[in-house]
Amino acid sequence: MHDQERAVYVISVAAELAGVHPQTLRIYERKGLLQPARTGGGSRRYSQADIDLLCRIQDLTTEGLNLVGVARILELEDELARTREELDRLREDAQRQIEQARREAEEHRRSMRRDLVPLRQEVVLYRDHGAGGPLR
Amino acid sequence: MHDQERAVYVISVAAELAGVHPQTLRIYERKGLLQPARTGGGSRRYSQADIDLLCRIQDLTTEGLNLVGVARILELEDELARTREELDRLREDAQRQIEQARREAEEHRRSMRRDLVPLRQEVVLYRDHGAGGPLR
DNA sequence: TCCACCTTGACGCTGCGTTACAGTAC
DNA sequence: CGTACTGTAACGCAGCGTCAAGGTGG
Repeated sequence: MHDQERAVYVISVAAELAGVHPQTLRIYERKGLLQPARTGGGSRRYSQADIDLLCRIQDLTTEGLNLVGVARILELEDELARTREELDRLREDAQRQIEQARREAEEHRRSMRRDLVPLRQEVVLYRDHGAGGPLR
Repeated sequence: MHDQERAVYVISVAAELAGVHPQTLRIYERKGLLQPARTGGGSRRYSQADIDLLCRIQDLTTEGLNLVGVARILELEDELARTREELDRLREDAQRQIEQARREAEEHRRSMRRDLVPLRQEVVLYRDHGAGGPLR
């Protein structure tokens, strides 16, 4: 909700920035491809995000896509991006958790070595050296 | 490569099964939407998978999509499906690995308890001849 | 030989971008 | 009062489905 989202461009400027006819922008809006902000008087105001979306739509229509197809593509690409994002996040998470588990196991092993001594060695040690024999 | 992939339908039958004009199938092929098998003489032969794809294309065009859009949608849906599949696979994998690591840690802990004895308790035990309780 | 396939081309409908026009906010 | 917005309407081009014509495989 910063510059990217500030709706500052009137339709003529937005059209110029996107390289299309102003009426085309009204068509896109009617088709539900974008929803520019409106002033109190009813004039459209386009944000930079709207401009970016317009350029994306232009790319797709230039490739020969229908407006219906453009809408579907945009939806699908969003979903794919979200899925990829989750995939990456899960990859990180899994890696982190696995390493965490290994660290814990290693830590546990170390603490065992520090605090514990094998039972049979202990018995032999005391039997051979008698009282107060230092260990290791 | 079984019944689903056996190319058995000639174009008229395939068109009838998909509910479209035979010429429409030729257009779809020219657009690269499907590649039916060919006989030695050059006749098209459609498999059941081709028929299913044709029905899918019909659904999309009925919704108002362009043929270019249909092609893109099919690609994207494939990619999305593969990504979802990998996501699920990774989810399982991660869960399995985490549980494996935990099991190993638990197993290691158990083996420690079985083979080792705490050092301080051992010393006290010998000094006091086991009369006194264990110190803390 | 006949029928169904093949290809190419034409016609009609529709979607979309552009243009034009009347009305209104600034 | 003029400029730029708002809407609706019409025109033109292109995509796509259908049909027709001529040629070829089974």
